[in-house]
This record gives sequence, C-alpha cells and structure tokens, in this order.
Amino acid sequence: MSAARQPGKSAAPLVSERRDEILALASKIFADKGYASTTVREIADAAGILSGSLYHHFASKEAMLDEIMHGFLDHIVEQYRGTVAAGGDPIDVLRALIREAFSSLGGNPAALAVMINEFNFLVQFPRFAYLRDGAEETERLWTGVIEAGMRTGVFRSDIDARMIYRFMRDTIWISVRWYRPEGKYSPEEIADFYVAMLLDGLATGGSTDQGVRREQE
Amino acid sequence: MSAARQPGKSAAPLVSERRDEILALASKIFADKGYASTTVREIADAAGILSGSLYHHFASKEAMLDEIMHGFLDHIVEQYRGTVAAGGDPIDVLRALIREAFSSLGGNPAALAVMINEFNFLVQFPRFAYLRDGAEETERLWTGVIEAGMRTGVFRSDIDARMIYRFMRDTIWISVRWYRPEGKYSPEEIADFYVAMLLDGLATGGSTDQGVRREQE
DNA sequence: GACGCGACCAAGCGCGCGCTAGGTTGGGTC
DNA sequence: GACCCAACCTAGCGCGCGCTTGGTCGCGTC
Repeated sequence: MSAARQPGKSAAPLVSERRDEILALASKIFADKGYASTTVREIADAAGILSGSLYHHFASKEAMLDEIMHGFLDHIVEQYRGTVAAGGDPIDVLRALIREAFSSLGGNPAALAVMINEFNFLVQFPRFAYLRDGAEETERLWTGVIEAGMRTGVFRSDIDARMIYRFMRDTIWISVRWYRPEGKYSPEEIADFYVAMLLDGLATGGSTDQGVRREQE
Repeated sequence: MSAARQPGKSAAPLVSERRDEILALASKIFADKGYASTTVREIADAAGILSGSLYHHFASKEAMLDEIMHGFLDHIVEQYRGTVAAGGDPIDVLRALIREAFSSLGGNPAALAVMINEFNFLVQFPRFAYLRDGAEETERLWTGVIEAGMRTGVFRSDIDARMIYRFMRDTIWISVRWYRPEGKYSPEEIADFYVAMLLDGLATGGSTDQGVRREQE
C-alpha cells in the first residue's frame, strides 16, 4: 500500500504524443455525446485500440476528463490574468478579454464545449472543486474591469456588473454550440460583431428609454 | 400482437395527477444531474416508490424525457407565434419575446434546463427530431422581427440577424444555470436589464466606433 | 543476444443499469 | 359481495458498463 518509488511505475505516464492524441479524441467525443453517454470503448475505437489499452495511458475515464478540464481552465485563466494585469482603458481591456474568450472557439472548441456542458454537474464533486475556483477568479477579473469602466464613466452603471459579466460569459462561451470552423465568420470576426453589439447596442436611434424600467408588468 | 381495444390497457395512462407529479420530479433530477447520469431508481426514490412501479405510468425513461421536452417546446413556440402575430413596433415585439423567454425561468426552470442541456445531443435521434423543427420555427420568428427592425431602421443592420438571434437565444436560456428564485432579481427584472443592455449597449459615450471593424489583429 | 520498456492485446469480472412479469392492495361502483 | 382498476410491490433478467490481470510484440540500448 506504500507509494511506489519508481517514477514510471504508475499506469499513467505523464507525457506522450500518443497520450495527447487520445485525449484530443476523447475531448471530441465528450463534446459530441456528453461525458456520461460516452463509453471507454468508443474512445478506444476512435484511437484504434482496445478499451483496456486506454488504461496504459490513463488511470480512469474520469482522469481523462479531469485532464481536459484542467488544461483548458489553467490556460484561459492565465490569459485573463495577463490581460487584466497589463491594464489600460477598460473598454480596450474588455475588448481584449472578449477576443481571448472567443478565440477558444478556434483553439480548442471540444474542450470548451465539454467545459460548458459538464461544468454545473461536475463542480459538485471534490475532485472537480477547482472548477469553481477558476470560475470565481475569472468572474473577479472580468467584473473588476467592468466596475473600473463604470467608475471612469465609460460604461453605464445602472446594471449590476456581475449580471453583465454573466450575460457576456454565457453569450461568448455557448457560441461553441453553433460555431462551425467552416462557417461564414471567423472567431475574430464574431468577437468584433459581439463587441460592437455589446458596447453600442442593437438600437440605432434615441427612441428607446435609457435606464432600466422597474415597474411590474 | 394486435392493438388492444381497451383505452386503459397500455402501461402508460395519459392523464393522472400522480403522473404529473413524477414528471416534475424527473425534470428536476434530469436538470441537476443530466439525463444520462440519472437512473430510474433515483426518480423512483424521489417519488417514494420502487423503480419498477414507474413503468405503470411511463413506457420508458426516454418517454419521460420526451414528454418533458414536448411540453416545454410546444408551449413556448405557441407563445412566440402569438406575440409575433400580434405585430407592432419591432422593438416592442422583440422586448415581448425576450420577456417571454426569460419568464420560462419562473415558470418551468427544470424543463428549460433539461432543454438547453440535452438539446444538442438529442436532436440527432429520430424520436427527438421535432426539437429541430421547434428550434427552426423559433429562429424564423425571432429573426423575422430583427430583420423587420433593420428595414424600418430601428435596429442596426451591420450585423447578421441570425447571429444576433443566436447571441440572444443562448444568453437568455442559459441564464437558467445561474438564476435562483430566491436571488436578488426576478425574471422580469433580469429581462429588463437584458433588453436595456441589448438595445442601448454598455458604453455611455460616443467614444466607441459605430460599425464593425474588420481588420485582422 | 539479453534486457528493459512503452504500447497494446486477450479475456473476462462484477456491478448497476433499464426494464419486465406476475402478484397484491384498497378505494370505488353496481 | 362481486368485480374493476389504478397504483404499487416482489423478484430478478440480461446487457453493457468501467476496469483488471497477465501476456505479447517490437524497438532501442549496451
């Protein structure tokens, strides 16, 4: 029961091209069918091996998911940190954050899809508690930029900053459900459309009421 | 093998209070854990009966899901149809559609959650092909309103109407993942915040560039 | 040419799943 | 009091799941 001394003794070698290949295949299947509906036999089939052979590379099906989530989250949070730390006009910082978020579409859409599809379910398990930490740090970073813009007056301040963040986050990330690489627009173009709509709104004239109406229906 | 003549012979009576009760319980569990991760034993436990007894009310686990989805979709599409048919200023029609969509949060959040969580996976199966029909009709209705507004000039027309629709649809529906009935804002208030942000934008001044910038980064 | 090792195969175990078939109960009806 | 029927129980079947164990193969090293 004591831990083995040999570094390579475990059934899960930590680096390997083949390993990355299998993980990419698993991401795609998890994204398409959902984690629970995916069988290890399907993953093995896609990789051209038998299901048991997967366990040479990974300790469990859950470990594959864990690695996908960790990889995605660590990378994107790191990006957000850098962008916010660089500072600048809140409008420009927010624009940069939005572009980074959308660029996940081009980079690793399968991992992004798995993240948004499975987040709510997984976050309740101790093993995946780090998902909550990452989500909270992201929320702090983005909300901080929005609030900074409210203070300097470039953003309207009659709407809750956290709600604005949620609207943005959801709109951006869930676009992975309809985005197609072969489609009409690139992630960068979609990001610019979104920024344009977010900042200046859909309406053209001053015909709509500024400020939120709070009366009951 | 010939069809039984008696109307109540089938294992699935079509109306029953108990049936509705069980279906509501199933919706909640499906929403929390995902359809695939939910077992019939869990549903039965929640209802205080044994798993086999579920099959007195429903033909299968899939049939429960089917009924939840159909009930939700039929109702909401019917609403959209009526609102669009009533006509009016595109801004007002769009506002009404958005409020109706958000009001699903208060009405049947579990069914809404199941819908957005399972849609992409289920739509590929013949049994759930009607989901695509409902989604397409909804898209036609909403997009039609947006395009009408573009023609009359109340909406900006430099962004693809279908993309605007997608941004809106996903943002509204996925709010079920963070909306809490006991929270700070009601679905109606959230809807008004969203409409305000959507129509007039987040920026206060004329400092941002109107129109979409298309240069590469 | 013996050895180590990463990659995979062969075979199958045990568990929990969706679902089934027949039986029991208790309130309602005539 | 005989009958009906919705609601639920009892008991368990068969399948496919994640995962395990021991073995095979081929390449690189000395």
